[in-house]
Order: sequence, then C-alpha cells, then structure tokens
Amino acid sequence: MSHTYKHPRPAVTADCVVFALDEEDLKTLLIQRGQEPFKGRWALPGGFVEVGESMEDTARRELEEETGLKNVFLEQLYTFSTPGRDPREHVITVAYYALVNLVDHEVHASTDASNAAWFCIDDIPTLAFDHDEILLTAHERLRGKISYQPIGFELLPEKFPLRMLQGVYEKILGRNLDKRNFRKKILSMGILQELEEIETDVGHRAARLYRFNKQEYDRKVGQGFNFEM
Amino acid sequence: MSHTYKHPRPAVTADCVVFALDEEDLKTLLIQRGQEPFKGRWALPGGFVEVGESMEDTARRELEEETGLKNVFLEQLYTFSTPGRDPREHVITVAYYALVNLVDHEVHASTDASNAAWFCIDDIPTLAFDHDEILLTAHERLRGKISYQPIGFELLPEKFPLRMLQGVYEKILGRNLDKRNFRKKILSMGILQELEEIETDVGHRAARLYRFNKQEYDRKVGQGFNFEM
DNA sequence: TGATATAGTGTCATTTCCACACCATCTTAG
DNA sequence: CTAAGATGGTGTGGAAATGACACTATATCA
Repeated sequence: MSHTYKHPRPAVTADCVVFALDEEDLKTLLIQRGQEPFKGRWALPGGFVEVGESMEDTARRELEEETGLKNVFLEQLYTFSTPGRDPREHVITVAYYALVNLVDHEVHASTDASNAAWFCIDDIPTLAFDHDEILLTAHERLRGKISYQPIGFELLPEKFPLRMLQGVYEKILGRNLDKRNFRKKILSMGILQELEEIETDVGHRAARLYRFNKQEYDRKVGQGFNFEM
Repeated sequence: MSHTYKHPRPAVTADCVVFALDEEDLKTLLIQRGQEPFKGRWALPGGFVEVGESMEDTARRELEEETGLKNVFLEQLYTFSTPGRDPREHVITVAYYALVNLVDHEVHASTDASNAAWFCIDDIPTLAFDHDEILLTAHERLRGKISYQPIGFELLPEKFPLRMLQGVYEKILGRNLDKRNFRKKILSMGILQELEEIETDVGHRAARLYRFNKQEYDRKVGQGFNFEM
C-alpha cells in the first residue's frame, strides 16, 4: 500500500532521551542500531509517527517497543529539523526526555533484537544521526529545569530519604550541596510528606523516608507558590 | 506532480506567535484567513514546510510572505500534534515565537490578500485551529523567560531609555515595578551601555538612552554570569 | 513663569543565603 | 560486648540581596 500527496512531505519521528540515576551517576538509555544507516551505532530510542497519533504517543509507543519502559515521566524537549540530519531523506524529529527511577522501571530486552544499554552521561560514544546534539540539549534542559520544577522526584522511588534527593541535585547540577542548607530549604517548602517509615537494609543508621506531596504542591502553585532550589 | 510514500505521513507546518509592544500593551500579530477551513477567522501566521527546509526557515519564510516581517528574533516554542487539531487531516505544527520592535519593523499588507492586524494580548478573538492554545503557551513562555534571559531588548529599538525597558517588564509580567530598584538591578549587571544621547521630541525632561551590550553579556555568560530580573 | 510630566537618586529594615561542626544511631567486625 | 565505621540529623551568625519608600532636577508647554 502506498500514500500519495500533492506536495512532498518530510518524514516525522519521535525520539526519547531517557534519564535515570544509579548510586553513582546520571545515566541515559541507548539502543544499538540493527540496520543502516548507522548500523551498529548507538542511538536514542524512537521511531516514525503513525497518522492519527500524537507525537507524545509516538514517543511512548516507541519507548515501550524498544525498551519495555512505560508509564514514565515524559516531556517534550525540542524539534530538530535541519535538512541532512538523516542521510536518507528529510526527517523531522520531535525529541522528548523521560525520567525514570530504576527501582520501579526495569528495562527489558528490545523486541526487535537491537540492544538497549545504560550509559553514564559523561561517557557517551559517538551516536547515530544528530543524537549527540539531542542528548546534549536534553542534559542542559534537565540541569536548567530541575531547579525550578519539582521533576527530581521522578528519578527516585516513591519513598526516599533526603540524602537520595540531595544526590539527585548533586549529580545533575554537578556540584556538592551543603546537607543542612539543602534539608532546610526543601523541607521549608512544605511539599514533602514525612513518613513514619525508615530505610531498611542499610549498613548504618537508617534515614527517615519522605514522599513528594503532589496535591499539596498543586495547591500551593494555585496560590502563587514557585518551586525553587 | 505528486509524491508517494510507503507509509502515510502527517503534514507539517510552522506557525509564529509574533509579540510587540506599543505604548500601552503587549500585542500579537494575526492573519485573517481567506480560505476554508476557518475562513474569515483570525489565525497565527504560518504555513507548510517544504522538503529540504528547516522548520525555522519555514517560519521565517511564511512570516515574511504573510506579514513582511524579516530579521526578527525567533525561537522555537513547542510542537503541537494532537490528531484532529486540523479538521482536514493530521497536521503537526512546530510553533515559534517572535519578538519585534515596532519602530524598526513595519508590517506590510500580506502578499496573498489576507489581512494582518495587531491585537492586544488581553483581547483576542476566538482563533482558527488550536491557535488560542498556541498563543497562550507562547505568552506563558514569554512571561517565564523574560526574567532569566535578556530577550526583553528585542521588543525595543536599539537605543532606549530605562523607562521603556521597565515598561517591557511591567507589561509582560503584568505588575508594576519600583523604579529605583529596577534601575539599580539592571544597571548593576553591567550589560547596558550608557550612551551620550538622550531622548528627543518628548514633552518633558528627556531621559538618557542605553543600548544592550551583547558582547559584554556574552563575555559575562562565559564566566558563569546568569541574567536574572 | 508656573504647571506639568518624567528623570534620576539613597537608606534602612527584612529576608535570604551560605559557610560551618558536632552528637546520635545503627551496623558490623573483632 | 564493644569499638570502629558509616550516615542521620540538627542551629547559628555574618554577608548579601531584596523590597519599601520620597524628594529634587530638568525639560516642555500653556
């Protein structure tokens, strides 16, 4: 079956930059390409839009097909459209970034036999297409956004100790933060729910667990509150 | 001539939200549609991408064709792709916003017989397609961005008195600012060049003129400076 | 020349920011 | 059982930034 239009049309894809944190570093999820062009190179998960599907749906569908990830935080990043960015033809890519926590989201082997793997953000091979540029843009966006939107929680499990939240900021901003000042500031916002639970299975004193209180956050935003770290 | 593809493709357009300031208000530039769908309704300037053309080039080309505006500040806003947003077929729109100063940029009548007109941002008719939503998104972006990027200057002529710069912030943020605090803060950044010239043709004491010093701004940014108002 | 309109300037109190150190609690190894 | 090791959890003070506030200066115009 083929499809004919009066004017030529570029192809359109959605690609995803997936971020996660482990104990050490900020990581991103890449797919090794099984086909030309750039066969064997690592690339962002993504693929072509279907007619009648929003770009966000495309991004979620491709992400699940290629990595098994679903129900993740996903936000539009930027649209890349420079002619020549795909050697085959004119392809426009709407890029998204996703934030996942590795505790709740396990990455499955891709269904289409290409490999998925986590890469430390500071140690990325040369990627296919202009995916280096997309990844860089996503990293900058994450760094910029984490300080004025409560998105850091998306990288943590639902219940977390403050140390881990501080780690999110330190790893993304790339500098150490003062523990007392950090706790004072984040707690003073009143958007964290202090739980009765504490950590388990740690080789030292267990920390209290907290949960992001989205209802309270939304309520405060409605009253003019601005998140800022 | 027609063009055939193996898989169906959505159409792709670029649309522009053009902002400008007059003495009173923040304004936006709209085009009255001459054809169906939404014939007679006001809409954002924009149109279909050509193959081999970047979306930014599409936006600039359409903007010039429909309004005569060129060499304006233009930045990507967001990509809108909900199916059904165009009643004819699946159309993806990469939206941009432009900032122009009315002194240097005059709007010409459109070449294709549709009308262009400035609308006060608080008094916009119901627009074609989902252009209300795009306009709202652009307005929010402008409000958010003006405080941490030096884009307000794009709405002023090259040489301007501080009063006009304060007016930019007041009209976009929607609240009054203290004159002394505003001047202290903007001048302390050291990114304004104080000129020898003063205003002319004003019915009162003439104010000193300033110019945004982009070289100095870029230099400071390279040293870690962050613009913030 | 006086009425009017905007230009241009400094201080003080409050709040926010940031640097900084010690005891508490739990686990584990000897 | 106890000492060593690891992280949890807490407060203060000095510096800087913020924000409220009012008057004189200079130009035009009637």
